[in-house]
Amino acid sequence: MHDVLWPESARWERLVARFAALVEGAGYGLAITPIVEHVGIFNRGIGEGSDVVGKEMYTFVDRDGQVMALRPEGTAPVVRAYVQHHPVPPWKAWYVAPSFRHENPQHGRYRQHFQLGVEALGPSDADLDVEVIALAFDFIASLGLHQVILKVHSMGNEVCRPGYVELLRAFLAEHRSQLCGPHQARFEQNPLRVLDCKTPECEDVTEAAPRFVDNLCEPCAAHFARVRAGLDALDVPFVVDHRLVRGFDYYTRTTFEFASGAIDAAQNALGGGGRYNGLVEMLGGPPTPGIGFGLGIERILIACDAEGVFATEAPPLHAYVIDVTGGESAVLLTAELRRAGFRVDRGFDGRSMKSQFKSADHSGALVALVIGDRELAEGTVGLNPLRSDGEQRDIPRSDIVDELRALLS
RNA sequence: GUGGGCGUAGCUCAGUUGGUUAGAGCGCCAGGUUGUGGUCCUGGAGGUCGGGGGUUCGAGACCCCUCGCUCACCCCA
Repeated sequence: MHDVLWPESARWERLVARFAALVEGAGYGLAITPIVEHVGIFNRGIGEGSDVVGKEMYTFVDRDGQVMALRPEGTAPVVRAYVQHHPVPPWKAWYVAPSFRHENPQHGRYRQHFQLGVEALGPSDADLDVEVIALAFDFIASLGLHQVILKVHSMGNEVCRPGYVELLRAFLAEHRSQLCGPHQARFEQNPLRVLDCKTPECEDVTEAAPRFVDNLCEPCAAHFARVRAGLDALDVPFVVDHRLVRGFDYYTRTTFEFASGAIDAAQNALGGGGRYNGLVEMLGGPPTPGIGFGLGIERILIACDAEGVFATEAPPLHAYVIDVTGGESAVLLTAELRRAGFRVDRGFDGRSMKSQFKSADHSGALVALVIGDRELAEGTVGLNPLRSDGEQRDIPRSDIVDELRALLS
């Protein structure tokens, strides 16, 4: 858990605004779903055997005795909302929302983190996979990130996956003694997880293991081929990662992940996603294909820092009002300027001219507007350019808005 | 869930084998300049030394417990 304060928070606003503009331009609408859901929403789709469900969910019993969970990811709640409200497909939604995982924090991994994402329900068309992946890629690229690797894979469907899993299980059984310690004991429960293991022992074994892409059924193979062709056509660079096995059970066919090469840490995954053609049914809806992705805002910003792009910059104030005549004039002038659309702050507590000027300087404002006894008597305001060398000028009180507008244009 | 590291002023950190009233730099406030910031000088405010318990004549320091942060493992965003 961590706080995000000004001016870092201004960067978050820009990031989210950019994402919203991009995906809304592709037909996605904002979906706001509750932070808490019945725990079953997550158990059913993500999978009882996954780490997220097994040991990372923030669950609690509410006053009615129901087991609730703070959402650990963004897809399941949006799909639940689809099932509940049955909008007409194709239905495209995007979200920005906090997610929770009860694990020990470290750099780039938080118990509460924010995810940006989209979900598209209805079409099974591979072209939709291409659209979704390209949106995520374009967003990441628009931030200025270059050292990002897009990994794509296909995990087949209910037709071909069981056969492949058995093939892999048999292969791993033959090489059991060469696997890492933990996997020698439990590779049979979920052979796919061994592909994801980063120990040199397991990597040596899986390097020669049968590959999913060689064992896809005909429709899945055709789907994957079209996805790759589409990404090529859009100049979205990617690698096929035969070890890419994402942690949630609901994925079918296309899966993908973005990893930063600029982050020197284990937490280099910026986000990922995939197709989940069975999830809507699992949550009680009609058979409906779907695909989506989630991106971790904190991770993306860490990557931006690492690459020196998308820096924190807070929009400056236009003006800072200094009033040493009691404050009534500042109340009026500040309100008038704000109503005219300017970004304005002011000094309070009747502090000295000198100290209000210091505050004006520290506020970052472009100009100071000074009201002293003389200006008050003459009906003027002193306009002092804080960011350039010009002299302070007296402006008639009634001309201030026009003067500022001309100055800042 | 497992294993390290760290908690002293708003921030970054000193603080000797346990020994007067816990310090510095930066920041903040004020004055120098009775109407002017960004430079300079002077002064000032600000601390239950994360919390609780213990050892001791005496604890910021040593011991135990606890909370928080942090890094790594597992896994993930």
